[in-house]
Amino acid sequence: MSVRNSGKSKSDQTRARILDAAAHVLATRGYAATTLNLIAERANTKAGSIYYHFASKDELLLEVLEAGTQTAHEAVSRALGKLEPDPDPIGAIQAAIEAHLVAVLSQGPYTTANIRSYGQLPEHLAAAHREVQRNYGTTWRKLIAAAVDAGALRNDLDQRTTRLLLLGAMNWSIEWFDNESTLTPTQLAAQLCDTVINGLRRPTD
Amino acid sequence: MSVRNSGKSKSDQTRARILDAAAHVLATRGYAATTLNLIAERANTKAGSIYYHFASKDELLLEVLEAGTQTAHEAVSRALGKLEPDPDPIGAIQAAIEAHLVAVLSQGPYTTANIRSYGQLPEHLAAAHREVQRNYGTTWRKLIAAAVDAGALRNDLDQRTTRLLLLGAMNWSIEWFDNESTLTPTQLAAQLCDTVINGLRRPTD
DNA sequence: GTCTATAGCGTGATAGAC
DNA sequence: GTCTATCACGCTATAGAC
Repeated sequence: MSVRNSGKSKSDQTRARILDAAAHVLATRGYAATTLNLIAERANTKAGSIYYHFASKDELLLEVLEAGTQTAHEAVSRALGKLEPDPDPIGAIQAAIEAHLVAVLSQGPYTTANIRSYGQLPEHLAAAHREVQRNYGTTWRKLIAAAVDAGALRNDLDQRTTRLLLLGAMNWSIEWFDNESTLTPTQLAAQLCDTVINGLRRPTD
Repeated sequence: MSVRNSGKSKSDQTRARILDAAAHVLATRGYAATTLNLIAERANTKAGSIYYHFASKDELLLEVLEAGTQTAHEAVSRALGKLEPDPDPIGAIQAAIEAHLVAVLSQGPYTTANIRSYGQLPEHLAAAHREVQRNYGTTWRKLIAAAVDAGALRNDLDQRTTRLLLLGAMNWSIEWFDNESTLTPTQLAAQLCDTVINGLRRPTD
């Protein structure tokens, strides 16, 4: 292999195909019903061949889960990095919501696999995945705390509850959002921000 | 069996035990990994015996799913029925949110099975379950439309999106709500209502 | 009503051919 | 690198004893 080969050996390509296939099967069938035969069929290979690239089924699925969380985390970090220094804390939350929703709704099955199998992972896999998840959660924890501390958001509500309700509203969108429809992830983000920041109540005139 | 025996024959009791066990397994393992052996073990019977009470695995699981949706639907209808005639439309939404959250968080595994397997059902089961689900969705559609029409809620937001974001925030709570903690479902409902109606933004003084 | 036994097939993982 | 063959085991569903 030449030095400049964009790092895509034949092995790397097969590995990537197996990961993509595993993400799809995990998202549509759930952890316990994801089989190596189904993954292999989708990746155009055989179940036995997967063991050349991954030590076990769990190691393969853990890599899928980490990739899903990392995808969302990096998208949010990138969006926040593009803001001016010392940004408006509400604007930062809006940017994070849009980045998370775009990642979840249009970055393929990795994020869906994460969300759908969240509550169904066996303890050893959940434990292995927890650190990556907690890191991402901390990003949101800081965003909300910063906005409250700056006086932009109310300080009379439990911040953990706020964060988890917000993530719930976003994550559940994988179950109803239609990529073919006229509503884009960006528009959905705009309505969610508007709702959660300003509220649904009609202003008294 | 005497006429007055509270309708609980031995057969009915076994049937109920099997349904409870199936709801638990479906919630923790997902549709495709739910096996009759696991259900039978939990219900203190044998896999073969399940076929005396249910025609097939799918028929059993469909009954679990319908029961879950009906539980939430009836809880919300009951809560709305207790309100005065011609109720405040925002108060009606608050009552529905509390009833839905209490049902989802403390009525056992039936609602959890619904939420967790929502996106992983094979098409024939999803289709069979769709009418019950749509009926429940209509309850929420009407609640939101009534509040907008009465001028209590803003009319510049897409109502379908509002409804689905709200249901998402509620449904995802099964993944993080801790029944042992000091936060009760009622308190969670109060914060969700406050957030979604009034918004998180700090009022300008 | 509940059981056991059985049918045919699919499972994760490994060994070894090529 | 990828394949086929194989292991012991678990799956849904049915048949028939009790």
